[in-house]
Amino acid sequence: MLSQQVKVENLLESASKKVAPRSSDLYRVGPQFSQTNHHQQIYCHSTGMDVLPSLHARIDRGFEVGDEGTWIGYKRNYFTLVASFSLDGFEFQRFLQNRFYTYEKSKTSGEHKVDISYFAIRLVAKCSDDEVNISLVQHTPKRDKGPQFPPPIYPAVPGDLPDHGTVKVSSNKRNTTKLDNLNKIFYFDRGEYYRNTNLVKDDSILKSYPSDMVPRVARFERIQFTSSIRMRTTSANNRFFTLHVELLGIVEDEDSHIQPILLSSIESPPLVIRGRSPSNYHKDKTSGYRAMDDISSQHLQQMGPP
DNA sequence: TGCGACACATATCG
DNA sequence: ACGATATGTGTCGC
Repeated sequence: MLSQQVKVENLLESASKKVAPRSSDLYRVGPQFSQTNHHQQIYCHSTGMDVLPSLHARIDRGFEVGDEGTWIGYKRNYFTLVASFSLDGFEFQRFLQNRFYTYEKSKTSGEHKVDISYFAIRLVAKCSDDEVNISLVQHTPKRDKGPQFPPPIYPAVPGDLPDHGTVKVSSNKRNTTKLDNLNKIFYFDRGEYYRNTNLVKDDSILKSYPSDMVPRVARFERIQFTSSIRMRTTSANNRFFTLHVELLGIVEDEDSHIQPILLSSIESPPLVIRGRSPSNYHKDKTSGYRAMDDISSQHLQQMGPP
């Protein structure tokens, strides 16, 4: 209708203007991640068969595609990423009834068999030149008024990635009814599971997870590259960064210290991070970096019935 | 030149 | 409907 038409036109106009800080338009699907790379094999405890994991991740905020198909983020702005994993042939119930092990590279001799206490998902960034790790930081909703953390490592059970719209509506919710519903999507409640199944003795991997609310999906929100990253090698040459999502097996070493083992990973294509230089702002970004049909479909979805 | 701190503005949440 | 909140970005000053 008319109001729709007006909104679409406003959006098109805004493509070359400042972006409002709470605009839901800031939620955009980012670049696709690679296929899963495998670093250490996983074995099923009961059968001894090896198990193939798959990682899934999506960027939901903070990156836009530039003129040459390069993906661009802003150093000063947040990005959001969700990640989950699955084990090939292990639907959820079967996963819950098993334990898994892998092999740890020992300092002295060869490899050592180790039990996986639980799986976990980690987000790391690298500079694509060298393989040097670049630190990421996470803010609370209070931003400057609150503390900064490294992004958490999420203990996780297998799960499906929620779609983009779900991640978008999940942001900044405090309403308990809404939170309860979102928690059902993002977490598995071990306590509830034990109550419902009347389980007394549990020899599965589930028992060794560190808490009752176990993420099905690792949700990284309010993430930024550390303020000290250098984004250019020379004044003309951008550096590229990549985001990596890692599946970890958390094991206990000889001294029963907890230790992560990298099992598999996926990575983003090269990303350009624009810094604070004024040349990166006020720019006329009209060269079609927003697809027209994308805009209209998003708004039809968002506005709903009269 | 780039960074920490603070400021302003504005859509969303409850 | 309206106050509080979250967050892109403008700016000052080192």
